[in-house]
Amino acid sequence: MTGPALQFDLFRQDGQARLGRVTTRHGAFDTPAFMPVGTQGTIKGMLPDHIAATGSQIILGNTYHLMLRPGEQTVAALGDLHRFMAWPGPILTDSGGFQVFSLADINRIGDDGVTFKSHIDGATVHLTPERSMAVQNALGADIIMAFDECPPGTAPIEYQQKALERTLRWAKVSVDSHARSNDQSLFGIVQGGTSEKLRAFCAEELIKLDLPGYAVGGLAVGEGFEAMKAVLSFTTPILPVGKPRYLMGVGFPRDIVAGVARGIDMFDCVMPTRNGRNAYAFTANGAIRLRNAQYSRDTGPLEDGCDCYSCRTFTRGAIRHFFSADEMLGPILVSVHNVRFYQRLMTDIRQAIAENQFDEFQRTDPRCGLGPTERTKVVNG
RNA sequence: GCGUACGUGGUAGAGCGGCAAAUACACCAGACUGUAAAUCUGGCGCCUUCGGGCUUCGCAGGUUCGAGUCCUGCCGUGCGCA
Repeated sequence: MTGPALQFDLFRQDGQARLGRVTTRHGAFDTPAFMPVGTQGTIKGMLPDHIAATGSQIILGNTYHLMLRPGEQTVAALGDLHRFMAWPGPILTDSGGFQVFSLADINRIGDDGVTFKSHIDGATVHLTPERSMAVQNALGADIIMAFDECPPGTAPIEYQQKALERTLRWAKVSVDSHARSNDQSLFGIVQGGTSEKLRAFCAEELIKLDLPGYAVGGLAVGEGFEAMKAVLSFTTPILPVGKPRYLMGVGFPRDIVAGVARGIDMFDCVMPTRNGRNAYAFTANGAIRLRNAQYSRDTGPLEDGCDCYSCRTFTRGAIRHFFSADEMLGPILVSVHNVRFYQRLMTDIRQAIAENQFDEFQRTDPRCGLGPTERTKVVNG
């Protein structure tokens, strides 16, 4: 056990890539794992059955959003977040720390916490590590995150250092105010921008807290792909081998593969669901944008060979029509496909590691190159 | 037949004489990385070396430095009266 409520079994390693399994009070998930994001207590557009059918084993919820609405006490009164989301498997809640960064225009960051204006009703909200822990304890997710600050990748190093100092202070407060360590596992978050020195310092300080798992935060926030890989290359080797490592908020298939290659075990990203809602379908040959006129009479599935419900059932042309007509089935079907696409990628990554073929996989699988500007390859003109 | 109102870009619909012409929709394309996103951005007469150039508001004339906007006639449509 890496903690009272978490077990991490590391089965094998292929280079830096790791094959393992994390077991929580609500079940286990295989690593490397991809976790779909359900910010407001729902993975937008997907029924729990859909989510399970994609092969997802653990999902996310968000402290900031659920705290504001419906309020963590309401979720607790309805059972807990598992019951609320109708998801009996493992759940991870983010601490609200990311909102410190992404809602930066409406907040004030102090040493004890952050002051927001609620995006719902404008009320002033004070979020501190204590409050984040209280909310996450009430929600009852299996893995909870320390309250951190996630500055933009372009922030100057002086600011990165300040943010990191706050993050470390808040991590200690988080540990001290975590009231359910027997059934919820608190992960720390390594910050420090692109500075090796700051990252190493942050990681070492967090390791002293002997947490059940560690996350790398503050990546994929504008620093660039090469910088992200560099940060991972010097950060993950510092982290304890026997504990799961989580790269927060990442990312494109390309980014996930690069993370696995550098020893990351867990990923989450809104991309498959958000892009799915916006008519962007992932395929091994690149993205297809279903609103494009070229698909209006396309009789094929979203992706050839995909086993998801959408691909087994609907043509591209029909799905394009659903988007044109503003029918909800469009976003639903592409979200289902995209999450399945991500989970197939994870399954294949795990298999490659199991067979000691991860290098080969990285070199030859076209999905490993799918990043921000990938386009559909035009076949036959 | 007489009277009257009206004819604007794919559609609907603005437009005190100085506009390639509001706005919306439609259409075309793009973005999206711990979700204030089923959202947002750009394009949408033609051409362009992206500076600009050219042609437009039913048709034909006219007034004016200048007309989608004013005048005359014609064509078409709605309404009223016969």
